[in-house]
Amino acid sequence: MTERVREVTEKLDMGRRVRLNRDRVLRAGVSLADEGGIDSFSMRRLAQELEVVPMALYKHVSNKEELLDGMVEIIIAGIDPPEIGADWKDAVRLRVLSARHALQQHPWARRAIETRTTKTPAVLAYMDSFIAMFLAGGFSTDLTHHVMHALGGRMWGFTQELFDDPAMPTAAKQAAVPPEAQTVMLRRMAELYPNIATIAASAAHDDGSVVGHGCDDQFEFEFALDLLLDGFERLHRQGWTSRPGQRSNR
Amino acid sequence: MTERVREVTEKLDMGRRVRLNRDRVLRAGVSLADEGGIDSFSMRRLAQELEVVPMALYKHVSNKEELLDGMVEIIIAGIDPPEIGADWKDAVRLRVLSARHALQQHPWARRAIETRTTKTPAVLAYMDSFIAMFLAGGFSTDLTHHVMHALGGRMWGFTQELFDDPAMPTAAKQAAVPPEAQTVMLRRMAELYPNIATIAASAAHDDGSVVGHGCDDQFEFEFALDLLLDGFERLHRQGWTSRPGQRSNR
DNA sequence: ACGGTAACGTGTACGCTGTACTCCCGCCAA
DNA sequence: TTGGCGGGAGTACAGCGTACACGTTACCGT
Repeated sequence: MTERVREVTEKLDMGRRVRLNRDRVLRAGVSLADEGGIDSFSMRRLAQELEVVPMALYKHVSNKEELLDGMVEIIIAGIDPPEIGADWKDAVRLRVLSARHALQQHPWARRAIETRTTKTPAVLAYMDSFIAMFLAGGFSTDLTHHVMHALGGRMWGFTQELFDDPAMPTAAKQAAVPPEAQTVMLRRMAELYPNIATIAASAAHDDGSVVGHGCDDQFEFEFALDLLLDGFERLHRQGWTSRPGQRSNR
Repeated sequence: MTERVREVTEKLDMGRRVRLNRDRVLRAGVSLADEGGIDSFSMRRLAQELEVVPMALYKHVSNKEELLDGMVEIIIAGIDPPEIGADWKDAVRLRVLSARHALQQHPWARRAIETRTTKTPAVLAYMDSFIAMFLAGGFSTDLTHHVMHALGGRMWGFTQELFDDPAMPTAAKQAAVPPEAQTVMLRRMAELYPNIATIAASAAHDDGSVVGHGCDDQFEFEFALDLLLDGFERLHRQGWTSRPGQRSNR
């Protein structure tokens, strides 16, 4: 009897149940991660939050990895667009700080981004507009390339080996994809992210290979390191101090 | 019957079985992570590798977290000590590159270090000797402090919010630990890692609090960011290029 | 208004994870 | 020889991600 009543109630509930959709799933994911941290974030918990059975999520998201991708995309989409008309330095500075701010609202996002390997559209768009700021500032593609590496994680508030292969699939993946589909992909990438394409092309030209085969990590690392060390030296020589007086770097 | 035979064989095996110990567990952990990556690294797999039942590991390691701590310690211990008598810049440079090299041998170590929160002795020792290089180079404690933050992850090959609280437990932890034990801890820390203590003391003095209550993350972040941006600007102005010609930063 | 159909949600199950608890074997000191 | 005890074995549990098969719902063209 009680059984019966419950059954009927459920049916009614089902009638007025709000449909699930990708967006709802993603947003619920973000807020669940916000309050519980990334460690206790599980498909099952998220399902519970949405008052739905775990497997229902899989109709809107192909797996947990892809769910996290989507959640990260939401965060990145929340980063302010570049200031227009500003000096490159100010523009970059503001943008980085905006990114930092956005990520600080979602403590889990840092680790999530770090562990993510796939470059989602939002990430690519972000990088693309970032590159645009340097190019607009008159930077050569060459310098822009290395500068992007050096900035690396500062873009997000931390470092990672950013875009090892900005556009190109790995050799393994290449084997699995028909070549004409590949060139189509490349063309679309070039349309969507023209600046990334520019940099990639320039880098590829540099080392003589046709397809950018990744960057010289060691070089990029030392480039950034030396930049910092030189900066340290300069500050040291001029007796820099953090106390109220004038900050000489800026 | 077959049962019997197996049982006897097992007994014999047990007789000549090499005893487990913390070191063997840790080293086996490192090599298992080396070959299989960190994702497929599990207590059960490690136990299997050591031909031992999973729970046996827990006699030598209190949990997986602590096991990873130990594994990281091994890697860090493998970083070359600072060059003695060298210019600070060369010394730092070499050390950083040595760290990078050490971590590249163990691809899993990066993420492992990033996710680790506890500062183990090896980490503290590493940081301490790092600070020593700057101080020996004549850097003020103030500058050294900020420079360490700026170097941040480059020390390992990536960034993280390094030593938010270099020595001090958080307020929550403080509550759980008797005060006299705390001061003892502090004294031991000061003995073992004198340079860290110096920096911590200086930073604490700076903002007027008695116990260093963490650093101004925002300031540190902008400090490093501006250092990079200034560097970019300089390179840009002098028409830097990565091609064969002279590298002007170095 | 109705019936077909595709999208959506459910139930069940599997193999994996980390680890708590209990027990007992085999080694070492006395 | 014996007694103790420490380190490994066995069993168990809750939680994880997700494959697969099965109902149910919502919508659309007639």
